[in-house]
Amino acid sequence: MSQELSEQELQRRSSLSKLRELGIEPYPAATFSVSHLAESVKADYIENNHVKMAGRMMSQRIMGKASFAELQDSSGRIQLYINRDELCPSEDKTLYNEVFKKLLDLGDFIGIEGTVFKTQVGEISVNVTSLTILSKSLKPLPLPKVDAEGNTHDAFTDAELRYRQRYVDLVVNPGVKDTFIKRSQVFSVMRKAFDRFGFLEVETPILQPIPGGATARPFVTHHNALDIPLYLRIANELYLKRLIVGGFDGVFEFAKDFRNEGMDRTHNPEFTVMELYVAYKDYEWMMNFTESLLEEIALTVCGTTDIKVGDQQISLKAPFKRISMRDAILEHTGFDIADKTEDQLRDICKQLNIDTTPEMGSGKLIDEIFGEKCEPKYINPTFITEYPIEMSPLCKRHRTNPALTERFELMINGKEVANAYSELNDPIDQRERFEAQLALSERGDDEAMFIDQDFLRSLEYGMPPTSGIGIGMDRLVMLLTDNQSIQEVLFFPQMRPEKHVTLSELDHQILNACSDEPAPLADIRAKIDCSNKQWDLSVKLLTKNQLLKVIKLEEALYIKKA
RNA sequence: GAUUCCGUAGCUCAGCUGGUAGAGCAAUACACUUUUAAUGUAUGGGCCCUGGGUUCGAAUCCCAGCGGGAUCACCA
Repeated sequence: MSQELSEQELQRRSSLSKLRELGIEPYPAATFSVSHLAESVKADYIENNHVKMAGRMMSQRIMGKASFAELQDSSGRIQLYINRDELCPSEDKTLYNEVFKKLLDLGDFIGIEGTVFKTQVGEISVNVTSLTILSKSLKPLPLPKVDAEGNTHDAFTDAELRYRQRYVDLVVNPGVKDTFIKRSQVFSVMRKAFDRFGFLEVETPILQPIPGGATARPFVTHHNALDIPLYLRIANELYLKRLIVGGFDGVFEFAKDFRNEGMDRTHNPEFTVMELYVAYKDYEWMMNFTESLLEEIALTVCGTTDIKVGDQQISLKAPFKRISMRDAILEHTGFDIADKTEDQLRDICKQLNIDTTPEMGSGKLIDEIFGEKCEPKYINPTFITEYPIEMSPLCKRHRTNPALTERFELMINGKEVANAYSELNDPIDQRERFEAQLALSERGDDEAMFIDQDFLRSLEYGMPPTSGIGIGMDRLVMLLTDNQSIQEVLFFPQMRPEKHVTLSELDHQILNACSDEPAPLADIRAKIDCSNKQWDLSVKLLTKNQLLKVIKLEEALYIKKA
């Protein structure tokens, strides 16, 4: 595969071969032992300390016989001072004059050795006595510059390019790295917390014969050997509960789930959920557990429970507010949804200007009212409790009111961050709930649940009272890193594939040999040195992409540019 | 899926009611031994997203397509 190279890329390739001519390997194999990172050198300043560092050269200021450059490693940047006569004490000044000044480009990986000092302006720098090229960069990085007031110029901001080439984004935009470091910290705080409680981290199938545990459109694939359809999981809930049946007291999984639905600022086709199930607990316990967990996460990751999200100031200090769904709707709409029939609820929706469809059951209608009128209002963390039974098919009936369930969702910044139940462990009730879902789906609700017979069988053997929770990790990270878009917290968000025709060297040769006037195909073929197979492949590709046209005139074939 | 905005140099962007392409940074060359958005002088660099149309003439106007952003709908 070859493509047109820009002038800058050609120059870098020529520097590459000049380095080799000087006997310098631009991609050396040997270990380069690093003694210090940029941040640590700056944080613990020791005059004249000898250091060995490695990273990308991100800027270069050449001033004759001395120069400054910036080295960027995984921790940050540090300034290098390169003095010709200190780098090259002997008569041979090639390393400075040729290699450093001419053949090094911004973005190249270099290793240096030198001593730490402060410049006249007070910047901690390394006086370089030894310079090694570790890897040459052949494409120029987009290089933002920061001025004295801290304004960034020419920042690499194009969202498409940033997501498609995250590796460049990470090199060039320091905030991006921080987001992902925090993401990793969130996971690690949670793991440590669960570990303290003795919960077991488990893995359950991603390929499932029945996509259960949630309501969503799944991705389907096919298993050849078994000749059956398999679904990428939309949730792992039913498998984790089987493990509780099996006798584990606490199990959790950081799970990638997959849903074949729309993509936008808050939805990616694959996303990460942490699900936790704890035996002998109820949803009240889970609320207490959740608020202290979130508080701990905020303190560790952000250093405070007061976080800024967009224009909002949010406090993640426990305890969080708790309100039942009925009271929430009463508070924000004035309507009491208790003991209302489906028709009465439909009427309330009408009065509130909420669109409804005939397929919606009462659970869905209440969900609409809440989602429309209440959900966006809960900026500070709030547990919404006591969901109607119709919208919670896996959740235990409320201990005092059988029309409700022992469920809560945690709302932060007007969005759902967690969803938890006292899990339904009555196998007969569970079967009935699945059947009710089936009835809904026959009514036209295409996201009602499938019935997982094996899961029901497991419940029939007996599952202890259990509380479970699912936390949307991507959205949690969005909150904690103040990002508005899920794409900003995923290294490689889903994108439409890049579509481009890449022409090989041979394709170009053939294309160049042809003109706008039809020429005998055999003549062109004779000019090109390649196998018949290669020729055939190239010409097919070129005609398919409408770059060439093959014409049949009387018995002979002619070829021309399209 | 709907609406809307955007696509010009490696990057960030100008380019008016159509007249053959501009800046800053980056690059190249030269000068310069503590600079820091280093500086000074000079130079090179463009399928103006793709394909049609209107026109003597299109980066510019029209249509279609591709890619992306935002909003809405569905969903977490």
